[in-house]
Amino acid sequence: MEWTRKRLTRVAARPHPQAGQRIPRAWLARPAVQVAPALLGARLVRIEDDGSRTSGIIVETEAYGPEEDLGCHCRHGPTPRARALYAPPGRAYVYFTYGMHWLFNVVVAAEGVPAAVLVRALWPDAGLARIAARRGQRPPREWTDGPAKVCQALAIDGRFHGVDLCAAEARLFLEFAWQFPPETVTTGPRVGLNTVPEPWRSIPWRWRVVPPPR
DNA sequence: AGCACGATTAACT
DNA sequence: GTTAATCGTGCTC
Repeated sequence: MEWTRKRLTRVAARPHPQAGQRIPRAWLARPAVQVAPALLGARLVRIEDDGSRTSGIIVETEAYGPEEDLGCHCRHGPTPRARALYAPPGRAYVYFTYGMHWLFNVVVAAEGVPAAVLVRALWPDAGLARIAARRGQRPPREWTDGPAKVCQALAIDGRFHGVDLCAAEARLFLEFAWQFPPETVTTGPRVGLNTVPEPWRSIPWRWRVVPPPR
């Protein structure tokens, strides 16, 4: 996509040494605070029913977990919903919120350790006609600039909850693609944790790629 | 059984 | 800046 290509140039993104290779499970077997920033520049790929690809470059993430993180769904232990957070790394944690939106996470850290990375934004990469159709008549910059918008654009819903993103036959997976210079990555508090106690409400566990001012 | 609230978005004023 | 939409989740009674 032209818009994405320009943005990649503007932030001086460099091809990842393993660009095009699937992200292995072992790479995800680390704490969420390590995996979340490392996932910036990775490609999230959805294989459609007709075999075509819809994808985007991850440009915003948040870290959740482990147990002591009162901003994480694991705060009440392995409840029916949160049990997926305790799964082996590489599974999808997809949940429904506000009565209408799906949010997509990658389960990380060792099995039994509740942790995940929320994918909050992408730069559209492939399958643009499908993304445009799913996101309506909106400017491209608003296609995938929020966690529920990402799920709309790639048609990710509860059917993907718990699936193994590292399986060879996966219809949803991650691959290495780009690397962003550190000065283009900003951090800040996680979004939307309005009733979460400190320090969890303000801890800077959100990472975002921001083009420099001209 | 009832309740408060949510890792949000789009459409308002 | 404010607010409706809309229902699953987990807590309290």
